[in-house]
Amino acid sequence: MNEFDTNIPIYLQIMNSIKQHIVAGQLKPGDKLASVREQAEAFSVNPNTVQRAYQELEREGVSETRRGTGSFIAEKANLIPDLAAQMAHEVIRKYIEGMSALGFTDAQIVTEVERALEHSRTAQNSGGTH
Amino acid sequence: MNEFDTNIPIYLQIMNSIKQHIVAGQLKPGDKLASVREQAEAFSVNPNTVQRAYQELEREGVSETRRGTGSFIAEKANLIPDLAAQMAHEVIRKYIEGMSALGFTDAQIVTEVERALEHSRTAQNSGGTH
Amino acid sequence: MNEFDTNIPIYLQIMNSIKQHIVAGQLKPGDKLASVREQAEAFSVNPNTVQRAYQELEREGVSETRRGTGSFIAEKANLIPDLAAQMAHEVIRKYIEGMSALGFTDAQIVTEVERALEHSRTAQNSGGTH
Amino acid sequence: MNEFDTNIPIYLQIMNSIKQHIVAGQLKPGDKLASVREQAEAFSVNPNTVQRAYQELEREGVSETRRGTGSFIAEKANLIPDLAAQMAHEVIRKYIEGMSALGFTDAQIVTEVERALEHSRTAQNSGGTH
DNA sequence: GTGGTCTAGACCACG
DNA sequence: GTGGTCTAGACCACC
Repeated sequence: MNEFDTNIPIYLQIMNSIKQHIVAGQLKPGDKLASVREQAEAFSVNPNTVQRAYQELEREGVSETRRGTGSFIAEKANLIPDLAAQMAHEVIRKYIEGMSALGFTDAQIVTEVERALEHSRTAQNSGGTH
Repeated sequence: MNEFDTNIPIYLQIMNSIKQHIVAGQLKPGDKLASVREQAEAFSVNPNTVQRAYQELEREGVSETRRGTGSFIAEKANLIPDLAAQMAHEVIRKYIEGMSALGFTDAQIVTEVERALEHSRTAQNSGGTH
Repeated sequence: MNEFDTNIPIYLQIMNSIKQHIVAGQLKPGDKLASVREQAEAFSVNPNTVQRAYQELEREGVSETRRGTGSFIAEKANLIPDLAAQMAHEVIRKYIEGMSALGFTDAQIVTEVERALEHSRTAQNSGGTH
Repeated sequence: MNEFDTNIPIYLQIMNSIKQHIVAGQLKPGDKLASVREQAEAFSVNPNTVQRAYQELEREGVSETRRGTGSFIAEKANLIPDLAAQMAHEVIRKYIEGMSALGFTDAQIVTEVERALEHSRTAQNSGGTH
């Protein structure tokens, strides 16, 4: 739950996590974000780090902050489809790039992901969430 | 060609690039790596950074440094399949994780990569690698 | 009408606004200040903030609070000329300081304000106060 | 030299100070800014505070930061006239607004600044910088 | 040495 | 309680 990729600024990972929640529909326009302190506790991270993340999100227009009240997902709902497309595109791009660099063919790039999904599905069925 | 992701240590990106070349068969056991200076020039990066990358690769047993002659891909050829599997696994894992977090279903995770590949293929046909 | 400069305590801006009204003669000794709630509503601000402003004004001897009846401009009329001089002096000082730091000469500091006044006058004639 | 206006974030005052230096021609495109640590020392302020200021300046396109090298005034010289106009306009606006609110007429707004300049000039002649 | 990130902990303005 | 700023001091990547 709380393992951050070393080598990547934590505040960026927090931003990303929140964006994912928005895209996945778990956070909707107008929703209140966890308070800086709560979020910091949840992530076992210093409040300043969360603050930085919220600050940047606001600058990107993803959230809005109201003094003494908290941070909220921006009401501009139309921003969300863009966000989704943009983030998905990035994830896919990195995947294809990574696999190509390793010498995989286009066909393999597809079959490998299928295989991996198959694996994890069977693994789940036989028990381990882990 | 020389755009490094800020927010991720450059030396790690260099290491990764070299590993990819090995896995893809563009660098074979015994092959000489570019000299620190050449590599630095090629990447428009400070020599110290390349130095660091080579150092870490050596520590991982991927390369060997021979005083006065340069760095070479380790002769332990059997290490390569492992490396390939390991890197591919990592790339795939990140992809699935990323897409799942964005709310994509398993089926979509496959079809989206197919679509993206289709796109880039048609783009290439009508345009250029570049 | 209700745009407060973030980065500057709102209660200070409220205090200043009231002082300006006094100096400009729109509020006279003995006049009743708007109730905390009214003022808060007018400024779209939390009552606590207005409360704080009134508190500080009282501490400065500008207003007096009579339990159950409200806040009133202090009767010490002689305080007003001082207040006026002091506030004007501050405003002028900041202006000269600001322009000097930007490299304007003394002559320009005068002519620029003249030009700006000229502009806003013509704008008003052709348009509206608003 | 080092008196910051309480009630205004220090990092904003630092940003402003640098912008003023640019506008006044004391800092030119390509010039290196003092290092974070030097600047912090000079202002008797924590390095993080200076860092924040530089960060924001970069975001505004005023400066550019090169890893491990320092921060530099952006090369886009054409940005400077805009900056100058914008900052001057702001200073003038505040002055006129402030004086108007105090009940001064347009004529007085001009004459008062003239009087103040006259004062400081004679003060200088007779000795006290102070 | 230079910037970038993070922590720990403090104080303030605001609701 | 909530966000915003600041300090002190640490570690890291990079030049």
